Amino acid sequence: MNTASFASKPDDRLPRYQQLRDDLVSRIAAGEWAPEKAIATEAELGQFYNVSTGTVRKAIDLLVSDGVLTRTQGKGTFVRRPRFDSSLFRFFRFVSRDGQPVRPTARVLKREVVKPSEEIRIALQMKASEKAIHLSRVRLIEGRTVLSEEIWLPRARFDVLATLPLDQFEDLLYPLYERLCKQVVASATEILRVEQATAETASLLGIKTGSPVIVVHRVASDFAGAPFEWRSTRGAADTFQYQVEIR
Amino acid sequence: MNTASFASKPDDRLPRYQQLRDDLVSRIAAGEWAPEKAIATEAELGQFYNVSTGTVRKAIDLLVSDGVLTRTQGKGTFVRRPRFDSSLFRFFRFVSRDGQPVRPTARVLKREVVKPSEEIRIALQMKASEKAIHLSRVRLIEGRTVLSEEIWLPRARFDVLATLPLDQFEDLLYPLYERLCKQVVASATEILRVEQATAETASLLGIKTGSPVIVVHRVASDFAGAPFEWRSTRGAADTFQYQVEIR
DNA sequence: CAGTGGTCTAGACCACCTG
DNA sequence: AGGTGGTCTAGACCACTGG
Repeated sequence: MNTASFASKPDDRLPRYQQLRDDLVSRIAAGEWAPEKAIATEAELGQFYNVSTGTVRKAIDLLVSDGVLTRTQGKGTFVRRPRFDSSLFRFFRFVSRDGQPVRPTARVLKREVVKPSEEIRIALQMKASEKAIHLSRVRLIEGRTVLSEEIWLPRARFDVLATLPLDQFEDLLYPLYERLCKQVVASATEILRVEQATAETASLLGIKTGSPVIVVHRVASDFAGAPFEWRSTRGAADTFQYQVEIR
Repeated sequence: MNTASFASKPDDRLPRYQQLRDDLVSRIAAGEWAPEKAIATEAELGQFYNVSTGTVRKAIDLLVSDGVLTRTQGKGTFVRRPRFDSSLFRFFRFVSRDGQPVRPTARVLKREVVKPSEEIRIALQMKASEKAIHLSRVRLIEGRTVLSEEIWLPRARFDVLATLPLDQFEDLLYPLYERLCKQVVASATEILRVEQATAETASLLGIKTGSPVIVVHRVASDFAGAPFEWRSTRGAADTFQYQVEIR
């Protein structure tokens, strides 16, 4: 394989399809192919890297199973944009009065630019001096608050959001991040825990103090694996359900 | 591909590697290769089914990613036995007084042979007349009850357990199922919810009535996908944590 | 050493999509 | 019709395991 084709020198001890996979990831992270755009065809990649199409397919297979790419027969191979809209439905089941699933609307209650706690600073790999944007918002269904969210963003990447009028924040933040700040969420890690509602959370969510609350901590990262959003979401435990398959 | 090689007639509209995959699953389900025993080599399978080794590899790839098989270079391809021992650690973090992770011991409190509820009967695909074995047991760490479990088994498959002395039940039931009843767990589905402790659960777990409790409902199935164990596990929510990666 | 799975090639033909 | 990914072949050689 022609080493000169690679963005950075690959580790020759790895199989070619792994080296190829890594190079494709770095090209995607560099923005060479935008989300939902087709990447080079398998034949082109095989020629470019001087490997057979079978090897190209194996590299792409890995990225498809990682959720980075999707293939469509006859059309091409595409950079996948994760569908985080529905990510809450992974944990919470929200239905309107008539039983239809609904996506909650959002309202930002507070925004401040402050030094983050040490926990959040480390999770976001921020320098000690760097400030963060802190958003507090609620999510509502038919006027009723169902979720309470705390969001932390490194100021350096999200400067625009430090001054954006609060009423211009949308229900979904990730499209906003992409449009205004050129930040695309590629993956996330979530941790679930159960708490008993504090007086403050209870009054926000309209539940009794001490009743169970699900807390989802999420760290979202870009295609290069660098974390850039820290978020905690709290909701009443009775709207919660999660399903896992084990093998 | 030689159709006569197949246990049941495969669907010719499917790719060969899919047909092959399905036939391997049915041979595993039929017990042709025991758990932790090597299956036929790739070359043998290619000859037997009259396909190339690349196609055999693709079929095996699918089963490996399904968790049914594992491959070891130089040794062979093996039927995988899921490690359910640690399945509780997926949700609950148990540590002993000195901070080491521990596996709780178990004690069966009650056993009865009764007609199951409609919910459980349907989940286990049992006939209306069939009876079930119901076990109530607790799991303990250093003498303290940390989990409370209700287990339902179809009597037909688990007759031996209807009369086994209660003190001969072991901490882990799945090895017992396999040894005494020839039932091997191949996969399971688990659903998590949060409840507030009833007085009974609270006294079992040594927590306050109304404090949050995690409930894990599990349906375990054999290699053929037939469910044969229904189980619910309750534990205090403060021992709970779960982590997910999203892409 | 022989036997296993792991990597890789250089094609072929098929199924699907778009213009 | 031309281009894409999907399936499949019939090998080759390598890396690892065990006797």
